[in-house]
Amino acid sequence: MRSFTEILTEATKNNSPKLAELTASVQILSIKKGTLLQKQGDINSNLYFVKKGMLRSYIIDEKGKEHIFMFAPEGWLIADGSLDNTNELFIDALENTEVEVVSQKDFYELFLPLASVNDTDRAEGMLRRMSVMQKRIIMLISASAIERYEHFMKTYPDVIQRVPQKMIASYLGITPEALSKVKGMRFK
Amino acid sequence: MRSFTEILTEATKNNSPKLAELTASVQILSIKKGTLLQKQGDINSNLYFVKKGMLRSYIIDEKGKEHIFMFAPEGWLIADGSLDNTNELFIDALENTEVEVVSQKDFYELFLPLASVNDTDRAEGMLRRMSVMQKRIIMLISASAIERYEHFMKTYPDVIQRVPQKMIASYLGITPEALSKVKGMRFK
DNA sequence: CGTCGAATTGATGTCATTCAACTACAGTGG
DNA sequence: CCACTGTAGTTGAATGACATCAATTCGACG
Repeated sequence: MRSFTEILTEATKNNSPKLAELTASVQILSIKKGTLLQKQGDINSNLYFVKKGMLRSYIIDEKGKEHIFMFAPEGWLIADGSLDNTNELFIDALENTEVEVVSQKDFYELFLPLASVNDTDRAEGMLRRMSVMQKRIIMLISASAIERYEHFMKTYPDVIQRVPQKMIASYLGITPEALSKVKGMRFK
Repeated sequence: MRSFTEILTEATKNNSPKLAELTASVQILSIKKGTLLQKQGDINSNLYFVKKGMLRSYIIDEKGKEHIFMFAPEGWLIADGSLDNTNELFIDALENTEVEVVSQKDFYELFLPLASVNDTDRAEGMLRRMSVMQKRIIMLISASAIERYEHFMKTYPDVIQRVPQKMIASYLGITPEALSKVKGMRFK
């Protein structure tokens, strides 16, 4: 996945007509661990490209419980995927994080139409996300807690090292206690 | 979502250079209920646009159990979203169905680059799919059986009428017996 | 060293699964 | 037209997986 600034660099070389607008649409932010970037119910929706650190998106249900939708370490793009323009998800920083931010609007109006963004590029990010989601859904409807955990370990060994276990549990759709227990089981 | 033939019609008006290739890449098929279109492990992956009838995609786990990944009634596009080119999913017909078929390859090489396909078009289908998947994942990690069922009823009232209840259960990630029971519960 | 959240462990409860029996009904062949 | 068969759906009893609640330990950090 290319960062927004990488795309900008290329647009500069190609002398894209909307260069000024493009450049202005990208913000670089340094975010302290714990900072909330957007909330459930917000109407402004942004795309965040993570250069360093890690973000996560999550919901909070009626009982006040957090459910993590995704982790976004370096090189990932994170955003709310809801179609109406009110956000379903909270997004916050799990570490001190550097991000490039572009609003949904600017992304679709300025970045997607760029000639220097070829069709594979355009599709690539979304396809990767869809593939990840497809696998996740399959795990959720067909696999037990321990199988989900083992699949997660294989797929995101790096993330495991960096986030507390209770967040992994939340991502897997089980309680922290349950995760602790099934992990213990494996060696009995 | 536009069908492939609608895009073709527009390409014809615009005198697209690759018109012959484009037209040749689309197959129209009539499929009898129960016919298997592609299997887990297959390397050829297609996109199916449903004009009439209904397709579904699903996996079969190690225990031989089916888990439905999605239903595709009229107007939906169905395909395997795995990134490597071996399919994760089976696709078959739940009703006698008419589809337009395009291979993944042709879709990316011929359809996506079309000038007449604007950027919104390009993104639209994928965005809608991602939104659906996001909601589905949130349901799976945060909601009980009955909540999932009620959400499904609200979201796909038409599908409920047309597919056996055990398939709804499979889509929701629960057993047919469990679904039958929670449905009964609601009126007690 | 003391504090606070993370992780573990145990006891108990709840919800969904499994397995089995039974009903309802659609499709098939006689 | 009826009997036979197979599949869907429901129901019940027993089991299993995960949740909940509470207590304790562990570890990071000021």
